[in-house]
Amino acid sequence: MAATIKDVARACGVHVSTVSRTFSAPHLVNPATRSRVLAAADDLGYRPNRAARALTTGRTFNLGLIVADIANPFFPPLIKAAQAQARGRDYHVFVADTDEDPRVEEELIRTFTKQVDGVLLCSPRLSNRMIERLAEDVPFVVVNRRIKGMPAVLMNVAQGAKLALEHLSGLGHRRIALVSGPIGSWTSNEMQGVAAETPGLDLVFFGPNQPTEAGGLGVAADVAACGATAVLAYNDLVALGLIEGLAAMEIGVPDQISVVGFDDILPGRLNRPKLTTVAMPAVAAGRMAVDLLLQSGGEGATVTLDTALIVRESTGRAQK
Amino acid sequence: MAATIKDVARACGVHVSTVSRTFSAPHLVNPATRSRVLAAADDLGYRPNRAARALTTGRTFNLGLIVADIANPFFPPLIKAAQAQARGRDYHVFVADTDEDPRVEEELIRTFTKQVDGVLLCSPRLSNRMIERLAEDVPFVVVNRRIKGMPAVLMNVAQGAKLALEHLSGLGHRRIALVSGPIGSWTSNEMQGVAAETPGLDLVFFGPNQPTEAGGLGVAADVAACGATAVLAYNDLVALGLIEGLAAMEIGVPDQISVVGFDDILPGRLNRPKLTTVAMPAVAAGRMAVDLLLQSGGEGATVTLDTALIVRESTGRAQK
DNA sequence: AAGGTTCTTGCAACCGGTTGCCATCACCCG
DNA sequence: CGGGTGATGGCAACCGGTTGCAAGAACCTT
Repeated sequence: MAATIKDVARACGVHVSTVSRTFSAPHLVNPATRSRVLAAADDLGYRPNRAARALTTGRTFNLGLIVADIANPFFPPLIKAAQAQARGRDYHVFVADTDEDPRVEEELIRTFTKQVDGVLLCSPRLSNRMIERLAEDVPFVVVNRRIKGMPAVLMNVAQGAKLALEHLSGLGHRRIALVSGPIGSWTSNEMQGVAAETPGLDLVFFGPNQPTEAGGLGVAADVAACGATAVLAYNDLVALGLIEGLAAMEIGVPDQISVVGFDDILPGRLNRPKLTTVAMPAVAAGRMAVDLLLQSGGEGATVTLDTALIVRESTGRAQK
Repeated sequence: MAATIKDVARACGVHVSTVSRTFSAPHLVNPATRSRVLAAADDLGYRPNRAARALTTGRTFNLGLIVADIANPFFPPLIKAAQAQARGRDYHVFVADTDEDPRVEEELIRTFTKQVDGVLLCSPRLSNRMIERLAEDVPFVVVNRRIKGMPAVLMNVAQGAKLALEHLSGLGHRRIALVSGPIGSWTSNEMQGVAAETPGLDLVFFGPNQPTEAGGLGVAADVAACGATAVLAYNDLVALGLIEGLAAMEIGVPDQISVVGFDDILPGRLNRPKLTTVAMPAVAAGRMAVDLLLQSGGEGATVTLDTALIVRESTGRAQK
């Protein structure tokens, strides 16, 4: 059994409160006593039980981070940035994956309640109403979702979509397919909103889709059939799946169809053709989200980060 | 403030112990009372505080999962399998990333102690001695490492390496480069061991390397210069980086050099050329690790899972 | 030397639950 | 009608810490 505070107290003949103070308020205990306690603690391999401590102090020094799909290469940089930032503030980050299932998402949030000091909710699939309700039990920072009065880190998807559409129309594309993501995705809505407002385009919507290669593969045939010469995909994974699907039908990218993705994930950079994409500031977002959560006071501060279009090889001039 | 058990007890005029039993031993409380309690609890939005409960019961119904690098596509399938398996047993999984740093790994394990019922340690970088010491504080299952008396899930790397080497030598390759991974990696040692024991090969070792694209890119020039016609890479990420690096030097794969990876991650399947690789049973490993951890009794059971060679496009006949 | 400070440490309540033990009570049986 | 039985729920100790309060000791003042 692991040593408890009592064992240490007994071992050096002081009261448990003295041991407790040795760790959480060292200046309140006599240097001589302190070193005796430390020696005994070290000897027994004592580590304060964080769960017990949290019970009285109300602080765990843990943060929760919830993502829809840990297999999506978009998240790891964000997660790592959040972890690094948290570590600098003596916090640890626990990550959990919802498998794109809102019910799992809710359950995970409930599980995190009281075990972490706050939750980073990335690209949630829950409804705003539900998130607001859950926010009564544990502080949130939401990433990629705007909810009134709740601290959020947003990526400027609208701006990115605008850049992508301008790029495509500059290449002579008029009929453009919009391959959206899952239901409940704020990003998806933003993209569609911008596209709909851009004049001079002939848009075809496809959705909802899984935000994965499978999703892209699944719509490839429809996209090919609709006569669009360019595609704006929900994210890079979808774009890659789409390109794969088009290749299977002997449709060349970018020769016959241009494809733009979102996120700028690593596989997109390694793919042939290298993917043209809207880069999301995932690292900055992870860092910022942790800051917002910790400095808190947390009054609904909203941070919006800019995106950038990265032109590579999957887009080209429209065919006549 | 979130409602506590006392609030519920007061709200329906019973003792806290009755409320407690309503949730953790319903058959011990009168149906009429029970429904009164449930109604009050529902009304107040009461949820048992899991940290407090853990304090008395000693069980959290959480598992910790530690990986060296969450950005490595090898891990997500394992993580997801573990989560799914755990969920089926009413457990939740918290994931943490060590950034390949043994010190962070140790700290994370310490943090997990008492906050989870057990830890899945995947591809650890800590020394065996240290892992054994830490195992006194929290139950472990180790993945990809053999430690005496400790439950482990191993993937048969030796067998996979053997298959890969046979494949290469069957294609006429004799001088083969071995690009290893980081220090402290059991997998790396296994690979080298098998290679060294295989007769008739002319081996060149390169290592240690980061287990990422960057690692592969970094050794590309050395590999090209060493005169090998084939490479066995520590993992797919390294293999992909290597191919990228070779491409930059106008060295074709598989025309001039054949490359075999390990893991069978998604980007390897999308890459051109599609990667020949040794598939690791990540999903089975995740599931199995959770089973071992939970069914426990945990006496050092060791499970070894088979690997398989998947021949795709990155290997070909040796050049004369 | 009396009275006031400042340190140091023990005491005990508390955080939010769980659980063994016991008292009560209704019900059943002979 | 007395005693046995099982169901029900309160009491209080406990899990492993934290912290406000107060007592005692040491030190300082005048």
